[in-house]
Amino acid sequence: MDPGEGVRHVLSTRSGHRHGDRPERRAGGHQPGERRSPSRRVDCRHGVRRPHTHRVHHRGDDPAPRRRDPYRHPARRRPDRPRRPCRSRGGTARGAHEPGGGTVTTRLRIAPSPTGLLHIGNARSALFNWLYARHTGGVFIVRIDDTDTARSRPEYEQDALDGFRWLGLDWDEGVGVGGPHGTYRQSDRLDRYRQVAESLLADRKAYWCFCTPEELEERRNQARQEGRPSGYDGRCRTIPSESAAERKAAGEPAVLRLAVPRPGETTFTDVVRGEMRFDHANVDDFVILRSDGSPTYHLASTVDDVDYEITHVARGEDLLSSTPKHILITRAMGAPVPTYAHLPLLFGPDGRKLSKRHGDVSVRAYRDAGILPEAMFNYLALLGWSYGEDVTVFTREEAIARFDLSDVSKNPAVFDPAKLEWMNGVYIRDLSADDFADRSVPFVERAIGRTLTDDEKRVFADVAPLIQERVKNLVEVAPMVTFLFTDEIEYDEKSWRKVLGHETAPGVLAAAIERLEQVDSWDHDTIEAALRGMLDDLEIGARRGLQPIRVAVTGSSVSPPLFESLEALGKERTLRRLRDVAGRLGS
RNA sequence: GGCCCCGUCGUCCAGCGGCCUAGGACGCCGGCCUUUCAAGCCGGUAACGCCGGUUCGAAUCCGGUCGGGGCUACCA
Repeated sequence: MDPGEGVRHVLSTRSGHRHGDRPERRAGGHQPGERRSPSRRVDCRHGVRRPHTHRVHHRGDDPAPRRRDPYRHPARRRPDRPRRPCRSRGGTARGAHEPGGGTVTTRLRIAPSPTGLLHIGNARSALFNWLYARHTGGVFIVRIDDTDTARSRPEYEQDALDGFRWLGLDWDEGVGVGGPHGTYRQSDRLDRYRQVAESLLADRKAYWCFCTPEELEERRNQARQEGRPSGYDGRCRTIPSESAAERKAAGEPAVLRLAVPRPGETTFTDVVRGEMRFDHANVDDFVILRSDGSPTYHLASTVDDVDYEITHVARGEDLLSSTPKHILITRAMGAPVPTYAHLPLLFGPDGRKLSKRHGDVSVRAYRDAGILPEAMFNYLALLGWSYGEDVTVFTREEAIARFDLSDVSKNPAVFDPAKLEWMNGVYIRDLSADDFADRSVPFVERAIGRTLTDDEKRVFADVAPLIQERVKNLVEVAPMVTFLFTDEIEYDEKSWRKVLGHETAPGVLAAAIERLEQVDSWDHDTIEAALRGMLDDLEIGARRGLQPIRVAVTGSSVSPPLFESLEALGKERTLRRLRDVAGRLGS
């Protein structure tokens, strides 16, 4: 049973809650009828800020001076644009329009590699791409980067798609939904990559390399020792193409490498990092086709970006130093270079790139742990971006309205599960009682190992509001209500010892049984009145007088409020448990 | 080793030369409330890495330094 499946349908039902700014809460909290616009609670002065100076694009000596400016995408050139009443900031990242007035649709993509469960870092990248696409009214595409045939698995592809859907990131083109570019799966496009590679070879922009791995490693070590760049040294570049072709035809193993122009450099403007400049002395002639004829990531990914007319590439900063390679391929194909935005990496608590060794780093794990998709969405949006001063909790729509790639932070962000949990609690408490109950049932059923009967579901729905304000995630629900759905109570050893072990416990239990037997109308008010009367008679405090009942009935000193719990349990079962425990204490 | 990126509370963000005795959120600590646990409310803790420079004035600009991270594969 997969609890995650049970909660998915509610994704689209949440249209607008709002909270997070305390003044409003104090002033009366939510006002359901009123849809507050983000601009009303966030200061508008940001809108008049000048653009970052480092965003200014000045054309360096790009290695392709003949063409006037064929590589920059029109979508990013807009120097000024109609101002919205309130925008977060200036910046050049947005731009669904070109100066002439024509409209260029932004096209962004996420390209998960199905070699493992969807990683939180990838989910965050997907989220940012999605936000920007939605903000600009553009197109969001999901493609599958499965050129690593050895590690790619269909179930991981499914997991990624499930994860995106769960987060509410819908896509307009791509795997599952189709579009004008085939299957959007790289393993289906091998011919296309080979074709590009061949034309690169024909244009002398790529060449065969016959160096063996051993030779490469030796020379790499050598270069490293001498303090030179350790990339490929270009040895095979001088092999005459005819003889290279002959050797290749004769069956000699070879990889195809891109002939990086030398000397030269590649410059580009990164939306989050500003002006970037890479001397080709540090960009080696990298492999684009493996010896088995398959494309490398650099080739396949870039060809896809070109073919799918991607206008903005927002991805992790770990790809920043590969960007010149991608630009080089793009230019070699004669295509316009997209706008790049390199997002800060997500770190684990140890300050290193978030990875499996940090524990749960898959979206799936958090989903199974009872994290709400809207909470994950909100939390992820905060990693490297902020809605605005003093606002932490916001809706999807509010995020879309405000998001801009140029506002993304440059600093790596530590993923903090504690804050996610807090935020999840906020969203849980904001759910309607029914919604909360519906989403929780699968988790309860998973915990007790069976489905709930309709009667039990009704009982659960009655107590659910009491649980709702006490949990930070949905897996915490089950332990608080299992006492309702089983008569084989497992008593918490510590609770038993501390509470029932106290000398006053037997007397309290006996008195409680006596009182409760008299209760005809089994509702929490009447129960409370009866037990309060008992407290008075015994001249005992609530702590000493009520806790024994709680432990006896629920098995733990931690439970939902007592009187409501007894009501939900029913008179018979309550008394049975009290008598049972009283008997055990007596013997 | 080489190249590149980054440096504000423990953590995530705000800050765009004077509004900063640096703001918010999580966490943590204390208090209130209270039938347990939560929630809620109130209060507190805690940061501009360092050194120079520019400037009347720098967290904000520049340089250096130190520190952290990424890349450096026929992985993506």
